[in-house]
Amino acid sequence: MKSSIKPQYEARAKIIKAMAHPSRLFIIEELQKQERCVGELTEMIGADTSTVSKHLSVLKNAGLVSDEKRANSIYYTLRCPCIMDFIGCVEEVLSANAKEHAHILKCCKK
Amino acid sequence: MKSSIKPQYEARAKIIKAMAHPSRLFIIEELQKQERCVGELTEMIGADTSTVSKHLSVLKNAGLVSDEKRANSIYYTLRCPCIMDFIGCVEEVLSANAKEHAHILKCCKK
DNA sequence: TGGCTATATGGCTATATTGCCAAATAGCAT
DNA sequence: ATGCTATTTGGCAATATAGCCATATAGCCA
Repeated sequence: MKSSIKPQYEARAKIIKAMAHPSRLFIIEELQKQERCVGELTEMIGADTSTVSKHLSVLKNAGLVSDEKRANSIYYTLRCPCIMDFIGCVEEVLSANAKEHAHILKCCKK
Repeated sequence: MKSSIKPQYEARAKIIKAMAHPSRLFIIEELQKQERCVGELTEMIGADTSTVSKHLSVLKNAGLVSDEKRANSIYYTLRCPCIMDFIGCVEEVLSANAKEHAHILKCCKK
C-alpha cells in the first residue's frame, strides 16, 4: 500500500475499531436515542463502572461522542448520527449471511 | 445489557471488527471498484501473501466478501456495496474531528 | 506423473484489547 | 473543611490480533 495513503486508512480504521465492540455498539445506539450519563449506561450494560468509563473514553477519543458535565454527572451524546445508517448496512450483511447459511443447509439436506 | 439482545450486538461487532484494519479497509475499497485476486491485492498492499490471505479470510468469514476460483487464481468480490456509504460517514467524523482540533488550536493561540 | 503457480494454514512472537479491582480525582452539599 | 457521589485512571492477568516464516494444499500444464 502506498505510504502516502496509508495514514488515511489508519485513521479510518481507528474510528471503526472504536465501534467494534458489543458494549460500544450498544452505547452508540442508546446515545442516538438520547443522551445518557455513565451511571445509566453502566446499569444498562451490567459491567463495572470503570469498564464502561473506558469504553466511553474510546468512543470519545475517536470523536464519536462528546461529553458535558451537568449537575454531578457527565452526559454523553452521539456526535455523528450517520453512524446509525451503517448499522443498517451491517444488519443487511447479517441477514444475507443467514440466508446463505439456510440455503447451504437446504441444499445438503437432500 | 439484557442477555437476550447481547448476541445481536456481538454479531454486529464481529462484522465491524472485520473491517477495523487498514489493510482490510483498503481491500474493501479496492474490491468495490473491481474484483481482485490474492496476488494483486498482495502486491498493492505490500505485505506477505499469507498475511493478505488471512485478512481475506477474516472478511470472508464475516460475509463481507465472496471468492470464486477461476483459471489458477481466486478472485474476491465485495458482497455488500452499502459498506462504502459507511466510509463516507467515517470521513465525516474525521473531518469533524479535524475541524474541532483546528478550532481548539485557534482558541488557545491568542 | 511431476513440476509449477497461486493460495491457505500452522506455528510462533510481539503487541493490543478487555475487564476487573483498587485507588485517585472532581464537584456538590452539609 | 469533610463527607458523599460520580467518574476516571493505574495496574494487572487473560485473551485476541497481527504478521512473518515455513509448510501444506489445490489446480493447471507439460
